Amino acid sequence: MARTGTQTPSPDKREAILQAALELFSEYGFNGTAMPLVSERAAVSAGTIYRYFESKEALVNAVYQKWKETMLESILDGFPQTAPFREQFHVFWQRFSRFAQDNPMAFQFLELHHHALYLDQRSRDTEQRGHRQMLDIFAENQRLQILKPFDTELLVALVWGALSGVLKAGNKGELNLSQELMDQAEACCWEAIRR
Amino acid sequence: MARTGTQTPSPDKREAILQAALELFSEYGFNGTAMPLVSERAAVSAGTIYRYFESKEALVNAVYQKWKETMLESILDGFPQTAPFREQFHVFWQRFSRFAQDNPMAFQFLELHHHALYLDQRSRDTEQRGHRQMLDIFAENQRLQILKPFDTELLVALVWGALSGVLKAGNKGELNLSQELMDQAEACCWEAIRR
Amino acid sequence: MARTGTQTPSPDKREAILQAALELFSEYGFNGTAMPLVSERAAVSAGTIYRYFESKEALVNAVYQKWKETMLESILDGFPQTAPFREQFHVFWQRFSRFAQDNPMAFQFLELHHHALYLDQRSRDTEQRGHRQMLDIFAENQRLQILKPFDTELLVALVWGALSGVLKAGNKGELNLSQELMDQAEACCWEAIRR
Amino acid sequence: MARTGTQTPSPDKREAILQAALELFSEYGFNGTAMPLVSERAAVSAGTIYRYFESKEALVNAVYQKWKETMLESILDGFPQTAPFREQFHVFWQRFSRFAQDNPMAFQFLELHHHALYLDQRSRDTEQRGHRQMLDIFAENQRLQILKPFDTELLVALVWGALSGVLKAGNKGELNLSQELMDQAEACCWEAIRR
DNA sequence: CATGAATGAGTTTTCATTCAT
DNA sequence: GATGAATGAAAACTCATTCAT
Repeated sequence: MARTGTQTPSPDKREAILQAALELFSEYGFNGTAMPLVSERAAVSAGTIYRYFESKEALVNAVYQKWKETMLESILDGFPQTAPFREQFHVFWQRFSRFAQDNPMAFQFLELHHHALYLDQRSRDTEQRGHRQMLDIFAENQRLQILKPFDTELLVALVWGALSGVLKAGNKGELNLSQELMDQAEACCWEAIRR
Repeated sequence: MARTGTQTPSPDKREAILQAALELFSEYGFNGTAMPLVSERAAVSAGTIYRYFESKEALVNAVYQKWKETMLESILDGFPQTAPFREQFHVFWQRFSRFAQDNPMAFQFLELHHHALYLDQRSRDTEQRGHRQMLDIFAENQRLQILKPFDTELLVALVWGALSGVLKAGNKGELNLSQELMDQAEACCWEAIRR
Repeated sequence: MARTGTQTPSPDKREAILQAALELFSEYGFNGTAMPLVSERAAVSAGTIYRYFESKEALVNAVYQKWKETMLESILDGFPQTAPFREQFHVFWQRFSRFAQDNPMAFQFLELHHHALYLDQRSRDTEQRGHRQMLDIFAENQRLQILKPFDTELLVALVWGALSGVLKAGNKGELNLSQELMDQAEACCWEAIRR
Repeated sequence: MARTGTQTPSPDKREAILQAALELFSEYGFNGTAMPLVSERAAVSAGTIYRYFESKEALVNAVYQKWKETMLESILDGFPQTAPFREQFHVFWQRFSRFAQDNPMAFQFLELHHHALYLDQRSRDTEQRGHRQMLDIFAENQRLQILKPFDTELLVALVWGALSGVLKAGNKGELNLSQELMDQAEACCWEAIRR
């Protein structure tokens, strides 16, 4: 029987704090968000946050790592490693889009904090890991003469930037991110990088 | 009689403040930058800032408008309105790249503050104006069947996102933004949108 | 049936708390010691302390009274009431020294908290009682023309101060409190007060 | 013309803060004193203290150094270096007593914070310097066979302890520190250490 | 006009104490 | 009785802004 309000540190409370922090940091930024606001939104007292996170910095890093890892997993879990690249590209595009649409605040939070000075080594490593995954796949398919023979970093930057741009436009309401539109966007991007 | 340091506000001081603010806001963000730091970097007293700008918000908006307008001008001044779109695209790509490379802090500042809550109506309008310019040109060339017949906003978002992505990667040092590389990037993006 | 950990408050726990409090208060002072630290050091929960002591103040007073009384007892129990004063002085000196060396933390705690504002009436009374004992013996021996005919409080203050000074220097490591050295110190002090 | 309320950091304000801190720290201790209390007593705002002192620790160290140095000076300035030791001892005793009676709060503050964990190296050095001065003079006069041939630290500890004890008793009101009484105390202490 | 010391409300963080389990 | 998570008032400290000089 699941129990609530027990004596052990409650995962629920930890989650509530992470969720409140995500919402506020993604909207107002790290320095623009006061801790009492976080505690109020999480429906806990100010002091309680510090039972779960050592400091405000520790909190923002926990949020970052949680969502960066969730994003990576939701893209990479069961990724068709051996499929033709065009199909891999489609899967990547679809999953990334889905993640950003299912978790618009997490997507905005990650975009906003990508290279913030208060991210710790672990957060930076998580970020690096995802980046490297993309680089490796792209490089392999350049060797196979499927992708243009330019600097791999360039192709990744183009795709990541284009996709982010589309998703941000969607979040802002400038664009209706229908399946059809995302398919069109994918087609455009594919043209950009394919040999 | 030449007059220096007289009763009237000095444009030099105003510029020094705007420059200091640009440097600090682009690195630490708006809420992460203390006003005394700005005044120190600008080599003026704390009080002096308030003779030129009503508040911290007014200052960040002044920085935003100054650089957004500078960017628009440096792209649009003498823009080849009647040239074929492929050439217009090339000019746009070149000028945008040049601006971002000549003013990396301004580019980073604009990216970081694009949709901040403390931007006022005037800042938003300036932002809108630039966006609309692009939309209009793209829409026109869709009619001419030169660009893909998708949502115009999509094409703009793709190009803007891709270009920003490449320039950010350059700023981060992941990419060496040589002329050759920027030409390759342009080629990729052209493929993405051309019919 | 042997009963451990039953319903009644455990003297062991009470002792553990008093000991932890002694250690921490003597090192960091009253206001410099957090209650959770005390509970951790005593290996009980934070709430448990409050079953044994009403408040932090009640705790520090309990520590004070316990050790002040222990000190008095260890000096006065079986004190040679009828012996010549020189011998009484020797016994006092020996026993005080022994107590301070056997219980360095208690000695430091008592010195540190002697006149703290948070000591209650009972603590002050205990303090007074010890002081009066010394005064009475000293006064009696002034009448007998064994001690100098100065203000009795002066003689007590001199001896108590000198002895404390020596013991503190020992605690700090500036002085090696050998039996020989303590004998020398005693000889000095005797010279100071004897007629 | 002496000017008040000028634009440069005011020595008056700095002094007011040091004085307020001295009063409160000597009565309630370091951890027992809240910064807003200090600012209120000094008649400045909470933030102003931090223009003059980096932190609460920096403040307590400034108070410590100021008064330790003042005490050393008031004892050592024009000290009769070449006079016979008995006279030197008299001068020391007189000046120390005078300092403690003229500055009872400073005396109590110094006694209370002698070996606090938050004292920095500079404070410890100042403390050491005074201690060493006494050791040197005492050692010299042991060589001259004027003082007892015991551990020099012992003699210093005895004298310092005895004198402190008397002065504390005076502060507490247990003893009326008349000139006559201080002379008697000095005579006692001299007996304690002279050969 | 320019200054920068001063302000005090607001920030992050701590901790004595409580109370549901 | 014992626990320790939770509380929230209060602590140390920061900073946008003002104003006497």
